[in-house]
Amino acid sequence: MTNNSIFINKLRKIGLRPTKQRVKICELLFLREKTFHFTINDLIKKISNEMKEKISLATVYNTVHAFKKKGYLKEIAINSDKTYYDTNTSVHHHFYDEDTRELIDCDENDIDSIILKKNITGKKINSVEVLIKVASDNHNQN
Amino acid sequence: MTNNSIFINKLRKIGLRPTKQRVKICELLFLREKTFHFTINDLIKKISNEMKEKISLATVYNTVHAFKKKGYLKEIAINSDKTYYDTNTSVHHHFYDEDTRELIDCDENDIDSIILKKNITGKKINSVEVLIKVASDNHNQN
DNA sequence: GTGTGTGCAAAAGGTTTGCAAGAAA
DNA sequence: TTTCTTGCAAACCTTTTGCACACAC
Repeated sequence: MTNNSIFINKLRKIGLRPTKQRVKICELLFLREKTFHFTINDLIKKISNEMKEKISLATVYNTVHAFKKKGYLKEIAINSDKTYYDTNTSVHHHFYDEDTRELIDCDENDIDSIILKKNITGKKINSVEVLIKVASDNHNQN
Repeated sequence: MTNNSIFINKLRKIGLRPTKQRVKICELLFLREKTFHFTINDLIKKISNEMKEKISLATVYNTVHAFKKKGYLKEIAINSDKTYYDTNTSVHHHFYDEDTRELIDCDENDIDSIILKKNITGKKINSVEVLIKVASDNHNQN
């Protein structure tokens, strides 16, 4: 069974038609050892550089939104001009390198689990995210 | 001593000319009991609704950036299309209500302090932020 | 007077949308 | 053939920028 057919089955199973574009994006995102952090722009560049393909902006946005909705991608909270996504959808935290604008996974052993003692009345907790912003020592942080 | 003259002195002290616009924005932001969370758009609306004034978009952005640079405002990391600011510049965390798109301060007793066991080599930690996303129980989270 | 700040409008950058053409079921 | 998806361009929204005029010192 090829990688493609695995993705084709998965897509069908979650109710998304396995189009050529979606399968390509799956290959790019999920055929990797390490967690992948990316912006839409990163993804478009990778599609053209690594796969020598061209998938339209609208389709890439559509696909990423669909994958996020289905729980295969996680959106990371950063106050950046761009939206960052993560292929690791488990509960985990991040370092954000302000010099390189890169996200780095925080190992679960690097940080104690967050214990909340109170919640907002009538609300359900959807996520708890920790973001540790770092920069080189000589970085002028404005 | 009026509130205005306090702000005028403060502004001068930190090296910002106390213009009419900056003093107005100070009144709006810092003459309040509670922490204030806002987007630029919120601020502009408040200026026109509560103060019956009009300060240009560019000036509001300039002022907010200047205050942030001087440490009087804090930028909050949320994956929203807008940037959120907080008049509470101390280390503290937030609930983000996905229904109302509002930020709520997390009391320091509501959450244990985060203990980091590891850092990225050669980098300095600039901030550690926790964001707890909440929504009403029947909210369809997409 | 000199340097800084303001305001307007234009530009920029990321994201969304409408719609016609194309592909999957 | 019906429904979903793609791709393009235009629209949208927030934020930034350039520049002339005004204000603070």
